[in-house]
Amino acid sequence: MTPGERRSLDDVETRELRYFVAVAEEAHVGRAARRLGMAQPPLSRAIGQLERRLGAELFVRTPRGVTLTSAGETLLHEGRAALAAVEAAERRTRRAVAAGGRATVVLTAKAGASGDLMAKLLDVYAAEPDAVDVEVVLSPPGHQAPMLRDGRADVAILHRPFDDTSGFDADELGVEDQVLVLPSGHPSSTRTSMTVAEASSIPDLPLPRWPHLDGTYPDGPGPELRDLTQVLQLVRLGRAAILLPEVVRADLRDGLAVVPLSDAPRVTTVIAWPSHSTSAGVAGLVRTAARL
Amino acid sequence: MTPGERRSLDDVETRELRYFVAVAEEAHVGRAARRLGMAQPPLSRAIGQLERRLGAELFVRTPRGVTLTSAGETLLHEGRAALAAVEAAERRTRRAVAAGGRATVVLTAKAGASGDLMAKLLDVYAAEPDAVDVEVVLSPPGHQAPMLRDGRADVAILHRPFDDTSGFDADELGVEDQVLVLPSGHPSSTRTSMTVAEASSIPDLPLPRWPHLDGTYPDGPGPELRDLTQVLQLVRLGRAAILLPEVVRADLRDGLAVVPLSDAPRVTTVIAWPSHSTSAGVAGLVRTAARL
DNA sequence: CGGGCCCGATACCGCGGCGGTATGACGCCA
DNA sequence: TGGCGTCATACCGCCGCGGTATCGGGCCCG
Repeated sequence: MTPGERRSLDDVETRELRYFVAVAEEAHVGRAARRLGMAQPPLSRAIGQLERRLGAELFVRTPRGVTLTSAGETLLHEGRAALAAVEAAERRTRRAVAAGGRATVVLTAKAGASGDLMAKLLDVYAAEPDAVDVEVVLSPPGHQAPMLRDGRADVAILHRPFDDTSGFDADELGVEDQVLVLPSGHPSSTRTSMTVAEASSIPDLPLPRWPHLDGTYPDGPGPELRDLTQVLQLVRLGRAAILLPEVVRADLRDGLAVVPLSDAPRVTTVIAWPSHSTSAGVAGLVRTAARL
Repeated sequence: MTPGERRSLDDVETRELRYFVAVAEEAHVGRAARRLGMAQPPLSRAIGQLERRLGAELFVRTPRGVTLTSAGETLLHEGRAALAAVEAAERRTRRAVAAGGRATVVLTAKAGASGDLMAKLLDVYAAEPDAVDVEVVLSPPGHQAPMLRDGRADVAILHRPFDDTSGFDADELGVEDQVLVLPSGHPSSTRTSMTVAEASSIPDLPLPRWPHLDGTYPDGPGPELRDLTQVLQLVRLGRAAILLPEVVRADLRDGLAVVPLSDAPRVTTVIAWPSHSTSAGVAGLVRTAARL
């Protein structure tokens, strides 16, 4: 092969995918370029090359920016998954060496949830003969699945139906009903049962809003909150009510009452891991969890 | 940003992953370089750069070639998955445009299996009001899951426990027992039941060997075969016996007999798709399949 | 209806990194 | 100890990336 000769050009590089995703998300080449820390023309050119290489129009150019074609929608969806997989490879390799040859596993869970379960799991697992180090990462609701996908974590405690476990293997750890938590003095607090519709429409007790994955909040009444302790404090102050799995009963202090809900979906706690995982640590944790 | 300034260097490019995987698979830099169609030194350098970037020793250099470290094992595993995801993005985008904006879906199944089921599925689905074009790709046993992973197919008919469905979403389509197919004149052909152990040890009727995914054959007695018709012909000739799901009864012609097996694992036919799929065609096919 | 504005696309340039060849360092074996 | 086979290093040439300057073309507004 002479120096001038190059490889066949139809393999997509991750750089190109990152550029494409940025442009797709911004719907604007200039803004995407700023976000990427580069000038606009090379980005335009890179997108053009990608389009020629794939033989696809990915964007329609409009006077206000760009919008995705249907092929572009496909590439955005698949490309994000591919980038997450590349990042996962990178991160898990870095972690493998950081552990200095000794195996390690990163477990992630919703902050403030399943506390007892986690404590017990970690205790029992640590007593196993072949246990490896477990790093626990607590993060906001909904962040566990992405972390599993991009390699920041190896195994997660998730809660169906709130978390999406598709694409992972998962074992069920338990199922529980949800209850409404409200201030103990409130007139509704003496009821023995309630529907979700009723719970949502208690006039002076709005259900708080939780942030979406991107950090924005859904529209509607009720306070905006990020944290379980915050919520419970607000409930105690008589400013809100909230639906929670019934384990919280154990953590409740004075000033809070609980009403069972007749029609709320049951919550399943699961332990989930990437289905291609080969980590002995993950396998051990899962085995331990199944015995709890 | 001045011209000389470059992006942060810690994102791994797919080219580097391909190089790494080639070296890991060959366990030899020179051979890998030949396979990649390039010279050995730049490949050595690329691997060195990747190692420095990840802060990991990926290979130990030996006088006979290279072998993977444990960090290298991790990267090989994760990197293959990442490369498959990138290829999937590329292929599905190309297919999206090849269809000229009209949606299409690629269905793959084992050649020669589930014929009736597939025919019925395609017929019923084609009658749906919002049906899209379905391209059927028949391929050797075990190739369906990789095709789903790297984007050559969008949905597959698989058979548990033979196929690994982990990482996919799947709906069960049916469960059936396995039977032993043997020449009709054979002494054992009059038995009403048999165990797998008995079936494997009929002296003059060895069970044929099927190729592994890489095309090699397991060790042992019995003929090497790739194709169901081949097998059945061989059975009819009195040279082999074979375990098959009992639907094959329908396809059997003269000269073949069937004995139920008491302890063979039941075979579950499933329809499977990548869990992040958003294709309307896949959804429609799955919905149709569930109603069969 | 023409001028300014805001898009993305094109033209052109400089340099860094990739891939090339030649050669070195080093363990193994005869 | 010389030869072989391995990977690493040294050095070079060119392509492609990213840079700046500019163009083409809708859109809005006076």
